[in-house]
Amino acid sequence: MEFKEAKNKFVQTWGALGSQWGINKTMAQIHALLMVSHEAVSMEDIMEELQISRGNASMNLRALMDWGIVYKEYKAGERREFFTAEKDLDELAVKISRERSKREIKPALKVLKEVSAITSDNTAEEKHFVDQTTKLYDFVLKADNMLDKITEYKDNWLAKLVVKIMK
Amino acid sequence: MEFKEAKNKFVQTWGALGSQWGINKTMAQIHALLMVSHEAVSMEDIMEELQISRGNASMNLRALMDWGIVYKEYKAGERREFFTAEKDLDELAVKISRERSKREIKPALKVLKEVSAITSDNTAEEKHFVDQTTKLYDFVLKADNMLDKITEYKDNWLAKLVVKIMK
DNA sequence: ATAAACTTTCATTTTTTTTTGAAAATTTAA
DNA sequence: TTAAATTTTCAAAAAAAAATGAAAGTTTAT
Repeated sequence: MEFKEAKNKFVQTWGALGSQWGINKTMAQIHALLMVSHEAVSMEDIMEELQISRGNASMNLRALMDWGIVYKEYKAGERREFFTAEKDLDELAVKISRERSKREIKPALKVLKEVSAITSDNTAEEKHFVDQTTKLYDFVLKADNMLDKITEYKDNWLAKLVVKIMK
Repeated sequence: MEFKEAKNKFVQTWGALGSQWGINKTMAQIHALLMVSHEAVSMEDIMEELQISRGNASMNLRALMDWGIVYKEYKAGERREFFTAEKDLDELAVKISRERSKREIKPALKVLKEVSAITSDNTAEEKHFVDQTTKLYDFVLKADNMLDKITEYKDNWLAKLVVKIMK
């Protein structure tokens, strides 16, 4: 396999993986492209490589920057903007975890807390509901706290965690 | 908040959370519904509660069973089938991890291995590509192995892990 | 200030995903 | 068997999500 083919395969695969995890395909593809680019890439070049429109590129770059995993870069004497991806994988994982926690898990926790707090009339049905949603709340809270902890480790948390887990 | 309202809110929220993680909304809703039901539910009742068609219910129940997190149940003297969800949350997490690993992570790993194995002509560009995809392969492999380990713990892995992490 | 270079926005179109529902298949009871 | 009850399948329709592209907005150089 030659370089161009490999690069393309990587970008396509990363895009598909993104879709399966609720991230829009183009967004994941742009991210993939930037991750394997040794230098910052212009919007024009992204459009060209991925065959997408200006609007699409602009919107998804914005989203990636909102996630904190893509940065704008200015080159001296160049008017247009260039983009780079966070290339440190620990840092990338930390940022993705933090965002997903903030955007998705925390709001879900809030709802779980609310619904598990109903004053049940003690029918078997209602008791089971309260019991199950309470357990779910505790579980998700623990998982989310774990993410927070991992986030604090920051450098090389994954390797450290693996060592711990493997004993 | 009363029971019916709480139940509905939970089902809607679980559905929305599913979508954000690449799981079809109805599938997540059916799962939510079964999780908080104290006894097995018929397809008819699922259709009724979620206001969905027979085909939709049938297909998503099948998908949930393929994931191994919903079971069919037969009641004596009853012709139709009833469904229950895996209610143990550790078991649920383990099954979801295993499936996502098998369906999504393992194939992605295979591609990462392939593309990182190109014989580079040692341009800076190609060197960076090989370097980055190799790092990504190692990272994803480690993360995936961690999931495997967690899976082995099976009972109460999350609590144990939290204890470890918190030191 | 003007205008060229470039980016963002958003109504419209396109694509993708999900849902429907009716026909086919299956299962069970008589 | 036959037929009633139930489930599955899948082509077509609907809904949701993503992409386009041109106009509006910004920025920078002169």
